Amino acid sequence: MSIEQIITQAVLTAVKELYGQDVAEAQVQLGATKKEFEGHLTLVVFPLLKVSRKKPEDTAQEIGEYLTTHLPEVVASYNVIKGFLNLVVADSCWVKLLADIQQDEHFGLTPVTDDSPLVMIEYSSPNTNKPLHLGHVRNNLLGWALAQVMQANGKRVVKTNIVNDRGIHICKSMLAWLKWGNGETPESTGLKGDHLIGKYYVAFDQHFRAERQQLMEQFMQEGMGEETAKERAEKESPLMQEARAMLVKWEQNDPEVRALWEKMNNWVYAGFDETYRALGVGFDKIYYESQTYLEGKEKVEEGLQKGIFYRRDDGSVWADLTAEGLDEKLLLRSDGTSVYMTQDIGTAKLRFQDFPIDQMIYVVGNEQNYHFQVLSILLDKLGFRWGRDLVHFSYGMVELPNGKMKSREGTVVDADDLIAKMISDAREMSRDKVNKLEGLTEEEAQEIARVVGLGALKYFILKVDARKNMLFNPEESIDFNGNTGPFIQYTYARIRSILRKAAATDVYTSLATRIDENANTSIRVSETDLLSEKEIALIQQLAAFGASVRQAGSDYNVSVIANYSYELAKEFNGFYHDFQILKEEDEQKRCVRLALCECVAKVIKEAMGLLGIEVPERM
RNA sequence: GGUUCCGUAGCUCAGCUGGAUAGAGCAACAGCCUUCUAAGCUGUGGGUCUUGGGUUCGAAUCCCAACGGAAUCACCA
Repeated sequence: MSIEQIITQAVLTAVKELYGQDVAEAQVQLGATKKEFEGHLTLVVFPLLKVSRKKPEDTAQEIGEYLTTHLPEVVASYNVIKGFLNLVVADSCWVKLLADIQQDEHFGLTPVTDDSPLVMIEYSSPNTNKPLHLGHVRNNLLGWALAQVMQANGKRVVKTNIVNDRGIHICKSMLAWLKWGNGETPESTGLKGDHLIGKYYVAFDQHFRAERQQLMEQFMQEGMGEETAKERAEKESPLMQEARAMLVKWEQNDPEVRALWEKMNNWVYAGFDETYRALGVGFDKIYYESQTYLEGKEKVEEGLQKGIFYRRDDGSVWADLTAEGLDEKLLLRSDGTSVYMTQDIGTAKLRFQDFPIDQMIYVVGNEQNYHFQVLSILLDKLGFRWGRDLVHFSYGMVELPNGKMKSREGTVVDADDLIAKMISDAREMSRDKVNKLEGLTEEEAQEIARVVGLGALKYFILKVDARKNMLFNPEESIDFNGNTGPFIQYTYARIRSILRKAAATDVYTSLATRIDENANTSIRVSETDLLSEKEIALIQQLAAFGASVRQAGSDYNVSVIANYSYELAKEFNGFYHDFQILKEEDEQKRCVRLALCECVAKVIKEAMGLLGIEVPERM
């Protein structure tokens, strides 16, 4: 039982004995004491006044009295300020808690077993017509971190990716490449495959716009209004018609089109893989839309037969969701082809065939909130048991100082460029430091720069609440000081440095082995000068890790972990500044402080790992 | 217009399952390296928590309304 649990139970019995009434456990509000007050844990007595029928101060006084007499080994003393009962917890409790944390290899984590619920997390889900940008980076980092957090909460996790590999957008790139590509390949140009394809997607767009403009002007000269002229120009543009014809050929399995499609998609995949590897993300199972969209059609037909959907005169298939307060939703076009929703239904079907999914989480931008609201209802109607409770992990957009990223206006922040810049910035940064990387090879220094640069980028993105739109200013480089990834990594590297020295000088033994009261080297847990308030605060912060992991899991909020890590590192740095560790002459204090170091390092590494951020041994 | 989300310091963000005097970082200013890594530590200034009501012993937090911003409401994905 934790210290909080022990005290909570004691408060319950105290209330019963003092006031003769039972009170719900939720009424016992016990939290960490604010820094400016004396004590470690604070009981808010206001909720208990109804039972005590006394003034807040008196109630607090009585409960405080009760706790110190009945739990002397836990509650050493207390003070009352207004309706707040501040409790001072005995040092021995803290030392034991620290020893427990040190011994627990999976501290703060819930183990995963074969019976654990299976959660499938879909994230990334790119189109294969252009390279990944900052928006995808946010998606990938959130998806990966969420998967780690779920696993830390005792869930079996399957990470999945649905690749949007078919459709008019790929045909555009293919067509442009045929027309103006001169047979270019990633090898011949030295370009990453996804960048090469992106180049032709842009080329298509440029040519198409020029063509449309020309047609539009022509139509307007013929007396057509601007809107209709634009619409007609779009429809009649030869380029667009060619692209559509190509899509039809693709659907008809035209061997030439299919071969080109496969070749170019493979270039893109090779490029994506490189970016995924650089970001440190990956998948257990990848689905391709080209393989799932037909499944969706079947499922819709099935729903049609069951009377869940209906067919209009023109042949199109719809779901009527007006009873759910939504509109009617198209599921199959009048020509029988599938739409986005159909494909997601098909993908769901295949996934459920492949895995016994208990819960499905889709990491997709908030622009698709409506889509997932509808998808949830449709999957439920179609009988997927996890449909109703599917989670749309809806995250906000990354905005630039002057608005959204637009690929047409060339304002996208390319993922590969950004990663490279972060790493080179980190390398530059360490060059400015004196003797930091003394004795390391250039490769080792570069590896540290990679870890730190990516740490800065990942933390920058993950520390903000995923739901919110976030701002990225390309003019200002991402910080390495303050509330940043490198700050936390630095704290870790510092601790590791101490622990290396401790191991070398052999002054170090684990706390738990010394807590045995009978050993003659035992820690004098009963004495009061062993721990300072700062060290106790640090132990409390460490102990809170599990709660943060659980909160992050139940709220689907990974930023909780980032904020926790920062608080812990900050707390440690204060301690590090004020206290000597290796040079502490009192052997028992030194032992406790080394245990603190070890635990903080362990928890930082674990917490950062949940975010997908590595920690360096030196920096 | 309907629906959903957001509005906290000059800037970027925490805090939101109601609790004490609303916190960090950046930027600005002033200090701290003969001492375990100064990517650190300490201090100063900076707030009508968008506004107005309501619930409550107590509201940045919950409810209602207004204002401001974003997304979405396609036979696009």
